[in-house]
Amino acid sequence: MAQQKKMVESITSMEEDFAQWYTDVVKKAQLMEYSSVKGCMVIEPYGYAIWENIQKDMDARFKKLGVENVYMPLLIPESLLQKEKDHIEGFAPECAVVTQGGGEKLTEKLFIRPTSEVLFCEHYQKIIHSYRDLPKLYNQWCSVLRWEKTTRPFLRGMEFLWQEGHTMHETAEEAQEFTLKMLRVYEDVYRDTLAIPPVVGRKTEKEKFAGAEATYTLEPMMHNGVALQGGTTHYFGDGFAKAFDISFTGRDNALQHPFQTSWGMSTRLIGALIMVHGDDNGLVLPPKIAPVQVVIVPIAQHKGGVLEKARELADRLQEKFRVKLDESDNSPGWKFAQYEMQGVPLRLEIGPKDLEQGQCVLVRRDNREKIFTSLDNLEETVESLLSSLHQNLYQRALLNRDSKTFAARNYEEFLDISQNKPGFIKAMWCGDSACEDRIKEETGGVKSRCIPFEEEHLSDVCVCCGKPARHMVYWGRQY
RNA sequence: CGAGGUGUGGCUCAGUUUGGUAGAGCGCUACGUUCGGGACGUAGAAGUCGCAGGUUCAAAUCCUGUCACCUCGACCA
Repeated sequence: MAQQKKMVESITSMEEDFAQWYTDVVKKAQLMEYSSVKGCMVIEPYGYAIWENIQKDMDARFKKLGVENVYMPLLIPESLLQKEKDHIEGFAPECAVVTQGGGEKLTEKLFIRPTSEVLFCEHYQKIIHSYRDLPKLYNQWCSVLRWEKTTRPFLRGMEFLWQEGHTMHETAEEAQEFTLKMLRVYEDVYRDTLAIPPVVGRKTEKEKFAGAEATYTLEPMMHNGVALQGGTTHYFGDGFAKAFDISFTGRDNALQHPFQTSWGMSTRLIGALIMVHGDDNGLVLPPKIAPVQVVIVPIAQHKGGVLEKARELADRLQEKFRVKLDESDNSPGWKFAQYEMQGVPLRLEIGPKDLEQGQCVLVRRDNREKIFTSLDNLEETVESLLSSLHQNLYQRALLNRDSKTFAARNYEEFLDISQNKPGFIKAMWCGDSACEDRIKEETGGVKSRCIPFEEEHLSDVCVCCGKPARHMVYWGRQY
C-alpha cells in the first residue's frame, strides 16, 4: 500500500515510535484524560461513545441467546474469595483491599472485585435448586480493579470497564458447548463489528484462567506485530460449584453440581481498535462503532446556500447514519485534520462548486479516496462506502496479521524470528510448560498465545525440546 | 518492582551547566477579513516553574524526599 502523506504533524509517526504514536492518538482523538490515580483514567465523551456502541452491539448479541443482565456488588469478603483455592492464588496478589470503614478497622477485609466469579457463585448457590432452574445465563456490565504495576490507557488499567458473563448449566457438555458458543459470538463481534481478524484458540495450561478447566482466547495482532489478549471464555467444570456448594436436584431426583462458564471482553477492545486500524493521521474507526459515521464539512459556509444545503443533507442522512455537521468557523483544513484524528469513516464536503453541480464530495478515512457524488442517491452511496470501508479495514488487518505470522521448524529459526521479525510464530509444542518457560526466558518475553482449532502439522517434534509434538501453538509478545 | 528519561500558561518546549524582574510558538477570548488540506490582522486573558521540605540576602535553577508520565526490563488470566 502506498505510503500516505502524513497530514498531522502533532502525532508521532508509527514508524518512529509506536508507543508514543499510541499515546498521541489516544490524547489527540480525545478518547481519555489521565486522572490523579495511576491506572485510572477519565474516559472522555468520544471514547465513551465508542464503548457504548461496542456495548450496544454485544449486549444485543447476548440477549439474543437468552442472557440476562444483572449487577453484583463491588466488594468481596475475604472468606468468600478464599473458597476456591486456585482462584484466590491467581487474583489475591493483584487485589486492592478495604480494611477500614467509617473510621474503624473492619473485622473482615473486603476485596474490591478483580472479577466476580465468587459473587455469582454465592448468588447461584441461593437460587439454583432444580434442573428446572437451569441454565442460568447472567451477565454484568461493570468495572473491576486490579493492582497492575504497569499501566497504559485502554490496554492495561487498574480499573477498567468490561462485561463478564457467568452461566450455570445442567451438564458438562452443555456448559462446554456454551463456552464455545460465546467464543463464536466474540469472533462475530471482532469480524462484523470491529473489522479485526483475531487468532482464536485454546490457552495452554500455564496461561489459562485461575480456577478454569479450559480457557479460550481471541488474540488480535496489533499493527506492529504485538498480540493483545482481547477476550476470553472459560469452562469451569463443576469446580466452583463444589467449592461453593451449589447443587440441584436432577431429572433423576439425585443431587448434583451444575457446570459453569464465564466470559469477558473489556475496554481493551478500544486499545485494539486503535492499534489495529490507526495510522499516522490518527484513529481509524470501523463504521459500526464510530460515534460519528459521516462528518459534514461545509466549504465557504458564509456563501449563499452552502450552510442551508449542508443542514439539509445532515437532516437527510441522520435518518440512517450517525452524522455530525461542523458549522464552527474553523477552516476546512482544520476540520479535515480534526476528524481524521478522530477516525470518522466518511467526510462529506459541500461547497459553492458542488451546489452549482448538484453534487458533494465524499472522502474515505481509510484510503483518502475522494468520490464526487450526486445528491440524488446519497444515502445509497454512503451506505455502500461504509460497508466497503469495513471490508477494507478487515482485509488490511488480515493482511497485516498473515504477513507477520511466521512458521518456525526448529529452535534456531524460532529464536531468529523472535529477535528479528515482530509478529506471531507458529511452532510445534510438546505440551510441557517447561518449554513455555524456557522460550519466554530465552526470547525475552515470547509466550504461547493459543492452540488454534485448526492446527497445521509443521513437524513431528517440539520446537523447543525435541520431544514428540502434541500441538501447533501460536507464540508472540503481548501488551 | 529495577534501570534510564521528562515534569515551566491549555499544548509543545526554551531558560537550569554558572542562583538575581517568568519567556516563545501554538491554543484560548473579542472584533474584522477569510474558507476545496491544520488561514490572517489587531487587541486581550492566562504560569506561586509537578508537590513537600532544606540551603541562601535571593531558588524554575543547588540539595533531600515524593508523585506523575514516557522508554526498556521484571511481573501480569
